[in-house]
Formats: sequence, structure tokens, C-alpha cells
Amino acid sequence: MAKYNPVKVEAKWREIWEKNKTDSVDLDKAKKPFYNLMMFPYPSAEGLHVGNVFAFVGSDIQGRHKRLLGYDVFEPMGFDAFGMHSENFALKTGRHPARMVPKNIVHFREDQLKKMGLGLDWDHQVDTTSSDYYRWTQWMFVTLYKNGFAHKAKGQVNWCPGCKTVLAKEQVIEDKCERCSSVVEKRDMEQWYFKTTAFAEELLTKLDDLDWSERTKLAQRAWIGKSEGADVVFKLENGEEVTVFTTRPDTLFGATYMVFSPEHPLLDAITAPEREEELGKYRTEARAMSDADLGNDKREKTGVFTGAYAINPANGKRIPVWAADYVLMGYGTGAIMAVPAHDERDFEFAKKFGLEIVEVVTPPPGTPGVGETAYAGDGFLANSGPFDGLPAKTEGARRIVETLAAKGAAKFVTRYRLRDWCVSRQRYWGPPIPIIYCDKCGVVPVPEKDLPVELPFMEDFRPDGSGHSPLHGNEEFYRTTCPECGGPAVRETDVSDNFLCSAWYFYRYPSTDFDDRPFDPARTKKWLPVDLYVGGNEHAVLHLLYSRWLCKALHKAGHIDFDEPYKKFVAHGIIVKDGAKMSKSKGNIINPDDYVNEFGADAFRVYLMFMGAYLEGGDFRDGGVKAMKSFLDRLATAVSPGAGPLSDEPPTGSALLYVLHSTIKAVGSDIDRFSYNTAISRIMELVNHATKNKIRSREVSSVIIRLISPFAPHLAEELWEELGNRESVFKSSWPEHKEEHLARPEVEYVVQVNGKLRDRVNLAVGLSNEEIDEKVMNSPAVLKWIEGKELVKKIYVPDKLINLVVK
RNA sequence: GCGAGAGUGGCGGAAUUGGCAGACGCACCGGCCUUAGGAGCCGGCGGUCGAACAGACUGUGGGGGUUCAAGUCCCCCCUCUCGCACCA
Repeated sequence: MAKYNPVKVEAKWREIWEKNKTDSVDLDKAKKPFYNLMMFPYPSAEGLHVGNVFAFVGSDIQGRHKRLLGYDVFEPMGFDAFGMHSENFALKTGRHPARMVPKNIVHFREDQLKKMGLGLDWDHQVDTTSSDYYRWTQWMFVTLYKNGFAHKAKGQVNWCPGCKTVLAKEQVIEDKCERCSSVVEKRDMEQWYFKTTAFAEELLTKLDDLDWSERTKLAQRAWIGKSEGADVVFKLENGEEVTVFTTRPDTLFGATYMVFSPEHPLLDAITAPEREEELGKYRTEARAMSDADLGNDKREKTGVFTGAYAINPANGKRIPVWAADYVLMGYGTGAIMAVPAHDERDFEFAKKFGLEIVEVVTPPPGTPGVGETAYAGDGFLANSGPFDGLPAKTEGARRIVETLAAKGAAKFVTRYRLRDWCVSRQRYWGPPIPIIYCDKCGVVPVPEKDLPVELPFMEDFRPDGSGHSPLHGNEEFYRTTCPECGGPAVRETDVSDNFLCSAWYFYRYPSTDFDDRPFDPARTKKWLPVDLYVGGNEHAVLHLLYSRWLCKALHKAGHIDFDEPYKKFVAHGIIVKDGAKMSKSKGNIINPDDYVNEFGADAFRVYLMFMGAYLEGGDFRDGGVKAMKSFLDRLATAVSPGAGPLSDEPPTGSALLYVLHSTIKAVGSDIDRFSYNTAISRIMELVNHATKNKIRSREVSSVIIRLISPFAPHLAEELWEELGNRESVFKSSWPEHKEEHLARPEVEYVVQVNGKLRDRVNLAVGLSNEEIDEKVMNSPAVLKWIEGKELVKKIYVPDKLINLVVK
């Protein structure tokens, strides 16, 4: 077999694998379970994106490698088909998601995924829109509710006018809807929340022990946003009290004014009558502004004096209270003590409005004075009464807080930026929130026996922007009876965020054959937590954070005995096309089908993995897939008995054995560290070596086939069969390298003079310095550079290099 | 602004601990084979000087430093990508 026809060969193996269930695993009998998870896609009408293929292939290589290493690999796939992506597309094209999604799923699975050579176990797929699945999504909701992790609350929410629903904070990117890019508005609404903040500290500290991509952990840490400081109570002159949060309680004596967020509820009560008009205007303007505008720290500070005064609890001074939009309602208490001498924002504000600036931390000599800028560093306290001279951030902060704490006016606190997860969506295409409202019994979760709460088919599913889901207008759905008292009741009509569906799907895969429980305890014990999860880092603070949180909640509720869902998470890179991001408008979208049909899935897979570092991403160039097809042809020619007889004698010759065994070793470790591009290049070198030296050996062929098999499974299988094997190559074993062949009798020494390469000499390994000298010092190429010069020093790097330093 | 990562031939990219820069591939050039080639095989390929597959110099964003030796370590600067961003 020289040139092979990928279309025929791949179809043949697809059929055999499916028939023999090569990629299925016996979930109960498996001895060395390895749960290899990839992020299930949403089955869009556009079809599988090349980014999906890149992610899946990179994950599949791990799965196949592990299989060859003797693990029982479980590699399932499913469809994340609920949610606004599907629904928005349906709205745009005038098709109903309930009709469109099943077709998309079939297309994804039969025409695309199955042609990619992924070793997927299709006996355990999930579809989040099927009631067998979302029944348990609803069970999750009820379970969370019963354990105090779900509650309904009124508050400010992010409203997307495009999608006509509220969004979670995580789904607002730079002030825009993650799905439709509309600018998000603030609204006050009553919504369902999951208590993500309950595990803020655990979500943060547990990151330290996780074997995850560092950048993913970094993103989660930043999002959780822990900050330690103190709450301090300020009394207002009208008798009201207001608490502020500060990370710098040591600077309390320097607090010369207070600032309230324009949205602060206490403003109405404290504003002096003569200031009301101006303040009202300011608050209206601020309300109209988007979060992005408010969050822009380059914008000039604005603010209005309220006419009210507060008392600084540290020194009893009377300080003015201002309202300014640089204080955000969404963080801390919505009010701050302003210390212009030691905070840049306060400094800028104080300068603009002529407010007092008092330095209470002495900067080290040479630091610009307080007149010019704020000093945020550490130092010793000054102008701070009894605390003068104390080291500010440590002893000073402690003593000041303790002193005030005695009067109940301060305490150390830790705050997080993380907010509770807003999960209600005023949309149609999602799992209905399983809650019933009864006048007599109040909020009643739907009992487990009544699940699922089926999503009724509605021809018109358009969101109307009323603040209710379209389900609200469906009387048959909306009106129900109370499961507790049997009286008339109404259903919650919002559906839950699609991210709830995806927060738990990996518990379901091993248990899809149970219809009376979301996940079977024994199966779960055997297979979870997930051994390896490969996916995009864009989900760092969405899916990955939500699913970690849900895991902790389920753990706390006693449903599972672990509290982290993924042992290892690897964030793959992003593919660009010719150096630019792919986008529909640029017309540079890669359609995987085109390449698979022309060059085969194997060539496409190998190219995707070869074009760049998997963890960094890569630059897709059109010619690449073809080049990989010809590499696979060359490989086939080199190893196939069809292209010329193979010798049954074991390979000999130290050069060949060295190349063979060092390649085995390198490819294995490259796969382990996701360095697929170098792994492939090592296989290329081995193939080149075999071709060039006309090596035709059964054993060499067997090694090469197994090394390439995780990358090009169909071709490997075909060649493996040609070699006379009856069982799948994936039932064989990963080749083992022998250290003895890596030891070379002779190595090439680099001879440097003053660090410059001047000669190369082949020498036996393990020579003494004297023996090296003998061989090296008389070489004409070296003599030329050292003759007549004083030899100052000789540096020996064993079996590698000698550097002669001359003057 | 803060945090992280990156900057290497015409191009994609290698270089795990400081030790031969440019592996592997694309493109290109030369040769062989061919009725033909968007096929295959052999060879070349950072730059400058040079007749040269002789040799030398130079070269990993820019500048400085440490070292026998720097793409790799340290300091300053520039550019790009990503994350967070008036978070008190």
C-alpha cells in the first residue's frame, strides 16, 4: 500500500469499529478506568466548527494513547442543545428549535463527529434537550433548592435587550451579551439565584491543588476576587449609620470625606433639601450609563455633594458625604471612606473638588509627596493619634480595627467579587425551573416523582421582553395544582440557564442506562471525578467555575463523595486562519468537511495537531492538510508490506536502534505533555530515516504504526491489518523503548574556542578530560585558533562539549 | 492601570536543566523520472562577504548586564495577544 484512498479506508474502519464496538468500554468490569472528557458541543445548524475538531482530536489522542497503555478509557460525547445559541439561531431562520435541534444532532453525530476518527463510546451519549436528561437537570435544581443553595431574590440584574432575558454576570463580556453582543442594561427584577458565593473561599483555595492549566486557575482566581480588609461603621449626622469596606483600615485617620454610589438607597434619606435637585439629576445620568462607562477608570471623576456630613469614627472629625459614580453599588457596601492621600481615585476626586488631603502614612524618602500623587504603599503611621509610628499595613491596621471593634464600629472581613449565579432566563428553549407557587404553601419545589416538568411545544416561542418567559402565556402550562395541598397554583415560567445543563453532564454519561437516578452511586464511584478534561479556556469562569461549584454543592448535600469534578484540566489553544481570527464576516471560516472529504480525517487530524503547539493554538494554512496526506502516504510506503517485502529479522545496527527507541521515548513523553507537533515531527524523522536507509522491517513497521495510531487511527488500523494482525491496533500496546539502545558508544563533541564553534569531533562516551584533550587539542581546526595564545581555562561538558578559553 | 503569555528565516513553528539556533513541515531553487503533473525520488535553502558543498563575520523585537557559554538568567524599553478592570 503506497498511496491509500482515505475515503475508502476510513469508511471501512468506521464500519468495523462500530460493528465491533471497539471504542466502547464495559463500565462495570473495567479494571483501569480512565475518564477522558471533552467539552460537548452545541449542535449548531452551521455544523461542527474546526475549533471543536481541534479540541476533540487533541483530547482523543490522549484517550487513544491511554488505551494503548492499557487503560479502560471511557470517552463519551453528547450535545449541549438547550440555550440561547440554538434558540437565537432558530429565531433568525424562522425554524423551531424542537424541530431543528434533532436534525442538527443527527448531522453532527452521523456526518461529522463519526467521520473524525474519534474513539467515542456512542452507547452513552447525552442530549440536554431530551426529557430523560433535563428531568435530572431539574432534579439538580430541586436538590440545590432543598439544600439552601437556590433562592429567589430581587435585585439589580443584567438584562439583554437583544435576547430579552436576564444574564449571569459571567455572561456579560465588556458590558455586552456573550451571545448576541447587545449592550446589557441594568434592571431591578426578582430572579432565581444559585449561591455560588457560599463556596467562594473553597473555590479559591482548592485551585492550588488542582492539576489544571495555570491560565485557567488564574482566570478563576481573578474572578473570585478575594480581598481582605475591614468593615467600618460611620455615623451620619442625621443618626443613620453606614458601613464601608476598606482594604486599608490603617489609613482611617486620613479619611476626609465619604462617597456613596449614586444608586445607594440611603441617599434619599440623607440628602439636604437644597441639594436634592442637583443630586437627582446626577443620579439619573448615572443610571443611564452602562457598566462599561462606569467602569472606565480613565473617565474624569464626577460627583455631587449631598449636603450631609458623617463622623470619622477614628478621630471624630466631621467629614462631607458625596455621591459619585466612581463608587459602584455592586461591590462592597456601595459606600466608601475616601482617603485621598493614599488612594489614587480618591486623590483625583479630592483634587478636582478641593477636598482635604491628610497624609497618614509616611512614604519612604524619595517618594513623590502627597501634593502630587497618592501614596498607596506601606510605611509608618502619622497624624493618627495614638497609632503614630506603627507600621501601617500590619500592626497599624490591626490596632486601629481592634480599638474600633471594642466599640462595635469595625471588624476584619473578607470580601469576594464573585456574585451569586443568576439562573433564571425569560426564554423558551431551556429546562423549565421546577418550582410551583401556591398561595397557601408558598414556594414548592416539584416533587421528584413529578419530574420532568416537560417543556410544552409552543409554535410561537419568541421572547417578548415582558420580563416573563413565553411559557408565561401558556395557560395550560402555567396553571397547575399545588403538590402539597392540591389547591390551585402556578408554575415558575422561567427556564434555567443553559449552563446548569452543562454543569453536570459528565455525571450522566456513565449512568445513561439508569432511568431512575441522575447518576448511579457505584458507577460514579468508579469513574468520577473525571481523569482528564480538555477544552477551551473561554469557559474558565463560566462552565468550569459553575461545574466546580455544583460539585461542591452536591458534595455538601451528600450526593457524591468528592468535591472537585475534574482532576486534570488542560486548556487548548485557539486556531487562527492565516494569522487572523476566523469570522463569518471575513469569510475565512474553515469547514472541516471539505478537508475530510478531500484528504481524509487522518490527514486533517494530523495537520491540526502539527500546525502549532496544542496548548498555544496554531495558524491554519490551506496547503497543510495536503502536505500531511503526502506524509501519511510516505509513512504507508515505508511500513507497508504491500509496498515491498518486510524482513522478519529484528532490526539491528546501533544507529537504527537509537533512532527507533529515542523516537518511542520522545513521542510518548510529547503526547503526555500535549506537544503533538513535536511528536509528529519525531515520527516524520523516523519515517525519513527508514525511507532513506531503505529499512524494511516488520518490527520497525509495527512501532511506527502504533506511534502514529493516536493521530491517524484509520490509517494505522489499515496498516496494522496489512501487517497480519487480526485485532484492532488499539487493542495492542504502546511500544516500549529500551534504555540500552539510547546509550550510544560514540558521540559528537562540539569544540568551542572562546564560546565559538570551531570543530566537531566524534569521541567515545565517558572519556576523561585528559583523553578528550588528546583528541581535541591537536586538531588543525582547533590549533588554528589557539596557537600562540595563552590557554586560560578549559570547560568540559561530559559527552557534549568542550570550550577552550584563550587570551 | 493590574495580571499572564508571546515576539526566532519568505511562512507555520522546534530548541524539557544556560551548552551546536532554525528540528519537522510549507514555500522556493536545482536535478532525476515522466506524454503530462497540483504525483514521486535526490539535493539545496537565515543574512553578509566570497568562484567556492573553502572559510570568515553576523544573527532569536530594541538597549544594557551576568557567564567560559544566553533564544533561555537579570535590569530597562518597544510591540502584540489574552484575562481582569474606578473592586475601595
